[in-house]
Amino acid sequence: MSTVDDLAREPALQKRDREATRARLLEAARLRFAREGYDATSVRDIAGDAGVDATLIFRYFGSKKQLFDQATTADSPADLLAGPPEELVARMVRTVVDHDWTAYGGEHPLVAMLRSSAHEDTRLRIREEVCHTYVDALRDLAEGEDTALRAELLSAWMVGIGILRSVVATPALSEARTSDLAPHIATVATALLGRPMSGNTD
Amino acid sequence: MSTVDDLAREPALQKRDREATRARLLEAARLRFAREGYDATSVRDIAGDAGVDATLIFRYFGSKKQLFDQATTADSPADLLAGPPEELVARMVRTVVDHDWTAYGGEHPLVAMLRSSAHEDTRLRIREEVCHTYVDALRDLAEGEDTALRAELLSAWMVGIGILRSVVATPALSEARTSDLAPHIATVATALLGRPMSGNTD
DNA sequence: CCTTCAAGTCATCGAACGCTGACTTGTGGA
DNA sequence: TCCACAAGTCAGCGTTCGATGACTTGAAGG
Repeated sequence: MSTVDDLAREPALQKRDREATRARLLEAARLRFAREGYDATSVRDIAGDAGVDATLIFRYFGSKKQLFDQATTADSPADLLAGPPEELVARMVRTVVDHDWTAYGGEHPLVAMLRSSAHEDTRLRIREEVCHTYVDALRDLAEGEDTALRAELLSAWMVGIGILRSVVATPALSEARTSDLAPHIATVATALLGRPMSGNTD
Repeated sequence: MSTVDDLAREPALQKRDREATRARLLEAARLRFAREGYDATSVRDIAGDAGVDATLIFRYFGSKKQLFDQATTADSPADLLAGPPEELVARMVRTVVDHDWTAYGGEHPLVAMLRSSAHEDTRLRIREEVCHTYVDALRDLAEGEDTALRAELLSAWMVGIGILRSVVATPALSEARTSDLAPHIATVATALLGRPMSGNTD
């Protein structure tokens, strides 16, 4: 029956805290939506995980759909453009392979959102994210002609890596870290972008 | 008001044909499940598309789940191993890019099934298919060490291409045909497998 | 024509869904 | 101490879901 620790933790335990409850709902929603998809997740599931009444979801977020939108709006990803250009692809692969995405059930948010891609809205948001965050940056880097296609082909590779690691869970890729992939990242990125690329991030 | 044509088509119009009705239900289910995923599809939707009563689904298939399993069990894919080994990757890409998958909503069945990957059963079946049909064949072809990882990386690329073409619908890849991709297929496959590979299929 | 039996329909079940409005409860300020 | 108000709960709405069993319909054989 310690006191200092409990007091220190009290903010987490304290009841009737609107913001804390809202945050717990968001966290539970993020995990459920990522693991099971939009349709297979019920508002009662989420509220149960958060330990509150399901009504609060509608009070705080308006509807299940709006909760989904807020829960799956990615927290600002570390700026991929910061750092040497020749390491861009390695940095991208790192966000898929090494980043801690436990809040999204262990998968990159984009991969998790694919599970809810039956809905057009979700597909639109995935497209925006893939094009703006990945394809555009890669196209700027590519040399020669056909840069759009080659940037998309490289983006496809990284999306595919995310899928095979988590959804499909093939044996070798599931276990791999960025360092294991480094030489292959270098050769594929170099081949597709038409300029020397590194497989390591520093 | 032709007669010969109508007579020729009569088998399609004829009523009270158990096998024909079963086939129509399977076809409608395939399309709905592929486009909208398992959870977003109701048995009433499927029966409506097929123009029959929803009860027949349970009579003919037992349950919604069993209908899903039968509808998404891929029709035997053309044998990928038939043909020159150096064209294997090009043949695989062809099944993703050029093959007519209108029965699955225009996507490769594996990509369509990802939309139902919230359920563990579906994930298991996707894994089986990816590993047995793609990874194994590619690993047998790879030279040197790390063959499993490199085979999976190449599989990831093709899965990613399927995703970006349909679900994400990025501009350049959506329009591309295998012939547009041929040079890139050749370089990436050659780099990852460690042996010369072709981007064309003949 | 009329019986027969499979093919197909209808009415409905219980459970779960998203969502609402009225209610209760805890807490901070007077 | 007590009040006011926000935080949280409760009962239940209308709908849709997968699934069932009793019913109707239509075509083939005698």
